[in-house]
Amino acid sequence: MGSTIQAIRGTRDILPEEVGYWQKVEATAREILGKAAYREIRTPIFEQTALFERGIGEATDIVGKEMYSFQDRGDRSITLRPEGTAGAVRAYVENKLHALGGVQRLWYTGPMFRYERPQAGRQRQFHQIGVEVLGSGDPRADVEVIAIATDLLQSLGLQNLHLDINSVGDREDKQRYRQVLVEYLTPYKEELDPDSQDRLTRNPLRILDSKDQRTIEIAENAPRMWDYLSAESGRHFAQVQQMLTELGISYQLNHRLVRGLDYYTHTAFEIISDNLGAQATVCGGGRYDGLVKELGGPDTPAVGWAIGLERLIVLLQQLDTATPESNLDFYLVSRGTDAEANSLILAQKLRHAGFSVELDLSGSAFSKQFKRADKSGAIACLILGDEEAANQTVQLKWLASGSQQTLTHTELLTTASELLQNR
RNA sequence: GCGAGCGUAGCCAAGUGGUUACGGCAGUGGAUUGUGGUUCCACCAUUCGCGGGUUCGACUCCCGUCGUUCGCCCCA
Repeated sequence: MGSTIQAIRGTRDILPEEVGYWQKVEATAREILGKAAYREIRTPIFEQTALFERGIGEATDIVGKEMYSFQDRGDRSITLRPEGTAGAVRAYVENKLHALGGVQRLWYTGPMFRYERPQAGRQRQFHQIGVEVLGSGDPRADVEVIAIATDLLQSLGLQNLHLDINSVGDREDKQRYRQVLVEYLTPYKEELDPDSQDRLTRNPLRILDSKDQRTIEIAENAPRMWDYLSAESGRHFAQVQQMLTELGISYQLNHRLVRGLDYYTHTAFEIISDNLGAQATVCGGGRYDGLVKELGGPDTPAVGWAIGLERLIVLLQQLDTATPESNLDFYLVSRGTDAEANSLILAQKLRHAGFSVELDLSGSAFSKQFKRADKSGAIACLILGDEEAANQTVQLKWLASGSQQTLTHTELLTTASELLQNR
């Protein structure tokens, strides 16, 4: 219909049928993160545009062409957050969480917004769960966050995932390597794909993860980033690898892994699924030692990741793990003025006593109400009619066997849990 | 932002220029006015995403538009 209002392009409804998957992911994440002493933080969904420009980097595509920005009524430039790290770090600085001393372990979940063409595994409003460890430069922090991510994905039963890691070193290493790379690539300039030719001056590191076949061949033989790390950066990277191995977390080195956000330093990693389409990165993250200072806080090392929930849900649905079935105890059918009035009271009493009860509101023939009782998945059906209303009883019918018994309301309330157990 | 495919009911779908749009699932009502899961019957698109054009005639052909899917860019 042309006149009905539809959801905005790139947004979608998560209907009750699907929401069980989301709850499962959130519950699993809460448990795993809680055990590792991460604390939840909730930050606003929109921020000053300047936060993202400064935090993510003006040259990145996210800031350049993907932000949902607008002027508010006070003529301030506002942006719907395209990712979670900038807001979390802003909150860390603004609320002086660094003053608490030690390491702050934070996690968040919620919607993010990027103005992109929707496709498989990519929406304009999408959801992430993310973690940030602020205040530790120890390679153990890098490995801890990676281990938590793999734990989470594993607990959800996901398979065919692989972990790629790389190190982009510190700021100086990055600069040095950038020069080496440009020197290597310049002779091949004409053979690179048009996008990469463009990036040669703007953002040469990104050429490494081009999808163009010829560019890939050229990039494959490029000097390796990790051969140009300082002694200290190299040691950090080696320690990360060693600890991953000690933890039994398998990974592959990928010198072409370059993440799109400017703030990454040292470790960069992605967890990629073989069971998704072109947008196959389920989890991406790394170290960002310069960001807290960049956003006005003390010089604070940090590392984190974000998991894309839509992609995760697609994978969970592929596993065909049936969504949790109805856990309804009673389906209450009623017919007749007194009985219908009683039905509401009885339903309420049962719920207060801890049972789940669905009340049939249709007032239609008993046979129709029974059909719905059957479909509801309830364990038993409770029947209130004129007869029951007259003598304050209720019929209890077991839907699986069809057997039926008469009870007073009080009897039902006092023996229901026993009955349900012994059915 | 670029390229390609698709749009017939809540879902799956046949029809591919000739007049009242095949069918299935789901749903609703009834057979059965107090008893479900089976069965049977009936109902369920004045209309084929929307707008315009071609034609005596358009769901069917053309253009536009919106949505959607897949890919690119980029990323979770």
